[in-house]
Amino acid sequence: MTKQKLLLLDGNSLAYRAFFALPLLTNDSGIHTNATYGFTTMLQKIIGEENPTQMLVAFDAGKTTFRHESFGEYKGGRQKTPPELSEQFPYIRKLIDAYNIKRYELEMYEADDIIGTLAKQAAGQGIEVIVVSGDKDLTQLATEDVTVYITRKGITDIEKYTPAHIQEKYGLTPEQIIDMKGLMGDQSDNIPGVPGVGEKTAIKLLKEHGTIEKLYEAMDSLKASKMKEKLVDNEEMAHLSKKLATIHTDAPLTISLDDLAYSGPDEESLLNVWQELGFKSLIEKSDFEAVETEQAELVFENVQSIKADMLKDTMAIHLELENEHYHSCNALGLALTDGERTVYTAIDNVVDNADLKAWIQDETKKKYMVDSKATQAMLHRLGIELKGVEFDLLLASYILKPSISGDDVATLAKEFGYQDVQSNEAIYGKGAKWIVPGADHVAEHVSRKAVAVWKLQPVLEQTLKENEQFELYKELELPLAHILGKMESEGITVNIDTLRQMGDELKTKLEVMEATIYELAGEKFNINSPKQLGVILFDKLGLPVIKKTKTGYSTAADVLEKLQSEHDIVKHILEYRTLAKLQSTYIEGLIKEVHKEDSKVHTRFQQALTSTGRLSSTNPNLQNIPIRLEEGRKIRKAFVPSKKDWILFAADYSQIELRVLAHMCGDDALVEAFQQGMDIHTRTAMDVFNLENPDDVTSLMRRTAKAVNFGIVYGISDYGLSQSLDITRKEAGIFIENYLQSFPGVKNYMDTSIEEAKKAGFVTTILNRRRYLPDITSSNFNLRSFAERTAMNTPIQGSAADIIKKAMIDMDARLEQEGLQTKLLLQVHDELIFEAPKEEIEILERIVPEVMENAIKLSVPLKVEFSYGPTWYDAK
DNA sequence: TACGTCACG
DNA sequence: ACGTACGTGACGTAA
Repeated sequence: MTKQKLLLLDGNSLAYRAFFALPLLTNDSGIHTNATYGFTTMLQKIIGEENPTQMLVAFDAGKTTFRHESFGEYKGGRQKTPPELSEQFPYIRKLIDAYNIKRYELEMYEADDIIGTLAKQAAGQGIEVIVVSGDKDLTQLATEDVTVYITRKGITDIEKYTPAHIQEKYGLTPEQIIDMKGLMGDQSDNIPGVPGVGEKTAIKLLKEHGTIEKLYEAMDSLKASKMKEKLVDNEEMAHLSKKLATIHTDAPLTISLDDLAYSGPDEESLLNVWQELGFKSLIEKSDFEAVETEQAELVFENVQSIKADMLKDTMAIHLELENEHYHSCNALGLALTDGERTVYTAIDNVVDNADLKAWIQDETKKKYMVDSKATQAMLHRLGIELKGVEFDLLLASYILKPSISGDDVATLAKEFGYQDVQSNEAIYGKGAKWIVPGADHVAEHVSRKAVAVWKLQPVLEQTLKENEQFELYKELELPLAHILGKMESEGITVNIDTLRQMGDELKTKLEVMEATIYELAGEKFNINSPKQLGVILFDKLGLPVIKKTKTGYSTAADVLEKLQSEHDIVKHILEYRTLAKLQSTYIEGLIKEVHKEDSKVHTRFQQALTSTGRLSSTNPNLQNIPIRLEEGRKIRKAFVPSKKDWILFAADYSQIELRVLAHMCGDDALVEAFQQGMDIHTRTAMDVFNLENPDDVTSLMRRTAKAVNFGIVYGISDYGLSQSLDITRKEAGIFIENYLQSFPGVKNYMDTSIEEAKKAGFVTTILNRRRYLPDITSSNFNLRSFAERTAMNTPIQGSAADIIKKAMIDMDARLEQEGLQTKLLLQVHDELIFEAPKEEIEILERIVPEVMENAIKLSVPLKVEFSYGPTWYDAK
């Protein structure tokens, strides 16, 4: 067996050292990271160099120690720990835990004593000991078996104190370090020592007499001097100081050396903490990803053909795709498992296998899988209609842990404690290096995924039931996945010619505007570069700087709007920006997404992404097609029905979020306003401006009230409202105060939401969707405030999302039940877009509002408005 | 790949 | 005093 080596770290001292050695770094979420970063680099270095078999980080516990009993002023007059450092300690503990290093603190004792005690114990057993600290006091522990590392200047630069080194440096033994400190004192610990005795004098005295005790024994023989006087006068202090400086090597520890075994970090957790802290360089440098984790052996068969006898009533199935673009990419293969037998077959053996196809299409054959929507869409392209989805790991994970990012089976599985599946990146590589490995590797990888799904199904369903979220998962998200899959596969037709024509017109306009802008600027530059634009506007033309970004001048629209009167160029730039956006994103970008075969775009609705429960839409994003400005709105003319004599039919909830708020907070005035069908912004204006008559509400008042209502939904702050209305913070504050006084139920809701989040750690929506808010108790103002606003907003936005999802399921059933040809194509958060034959308009006008308004019963009515026309533009 | 910007609800 | 509205995705630039 190799020799054991124990590393003992002084947590507090090293954290302080790191904090003061590095500039005050901040990560994206506003947490300071200089101490955590320094601590980490120090750990990385020392572990790498020393390769310890045992490790421990000791911390000081509490404020008082046994040392205070003998000397009340011990460590008195010390500056309070800076809050920028205090906030980093929880993360340092997290880091240590992720490294799988034992940490320890003991009531009444300091880290020094813990280290001293363990060092002595270990040395007694012949273990090599290394002590690491930023505090030179620890050098007293040095022996032949114990080396003390003290950080110098930075945190990774280290001075190694052996007895020989101490002899060389001071001419003293390690034990004499205590005497030295007894004589000279220690300012940082408020140990007095003997006044007037510094390092030099102390060393001289000790070289002569050995110890403080012997020094005083010999005092009579010393010739009279100022020094002697001081020594005599302060004899008691000298002895006390020595006592205080002595590290105890017999602290009553509740741990033993056996508890300190170190065998390397938990790479997953460590990466997570690094991610959280934003240590990108460390993540990149780490070779964790490449480390082949030991995985249990898997028995599977790579078969030419999946035979009928392999197809059971309930199985996990995994269809492996090349990438996430399942409307256009290839499938690689398919694995099935029933927990006993696992089979894989390449994709070429799937399509023509009638038994397999029938089994997939058989609703009574229950399938467990991950991402049923992607699977359904890909199989649909292969001419197979997936039925009987019983479990979807992606959706179950999303309900249980909405914060998990990514849809890799390995990531999901690990979150729930299952390790025996590799990440896609490990198998295929990523980016330009992506490559399909040999068939056997793919077969095993895909088989492992199927097995992972099989194993995780009972675990996740059980947890969902315990959380009372099973219904949300099984009755809402799972059936919704099927509907979204159909919507995506159906796609929406885009008239490319319309887009091209608009693009041509835009191109001409943009060229003219470009020329005008260059002229006004007096030179050519890249208008699309905020950096170059900033130079022109603020340096060359000398416009006043209203706002800055972290990289330079802000040239955002709200800033430019305020500068319009300063220079003609500004309005041209604003106009240019608007058109350039249309051109690049909505003309060129959209054209790229149109499928040649059917002239349609097939977006992907991300169903397991947002933290509120909303959907998102990608490739292309059809949830942000312009509407507010007429120029942009025209883009919608390119979205048309897929058949002649069909129309697009759009239905949207009116004020759904405020209605949800009214329902949840039960505020009498708000509920009444909706029950009476009042214009809610006008009603709000009456309350905020203390008016009796709706006719007294001016359009400015209504606009203001509308902004206040938005603010309420977002988790109000006076600053936010002042920005959106361009008024002072104080004025905004008065509006908010008036509002909350008029609607006390809302105020109560806001307070209760935050309280609940603090108590339970999460907030919930109407259908029991959760959002966890760990930052709600953070000592960091920014993080905490953000969590508080989220606590107010998420139940509102999330419940609205629940409602429309339920409406989609009901609507799908109703269309089926009525035997209609109408198809649901898009969802845009509070609206549904259908395409329908003209003959069905009349019935849609009746059933769409009915179904949507009754999706979930609230204490206030839901209101749906609709319209239709030959293009999306006309459905207004 | 990060940032600023801007489109939507 | 702190620095912000909530939730998204796509683009071009610049590193």
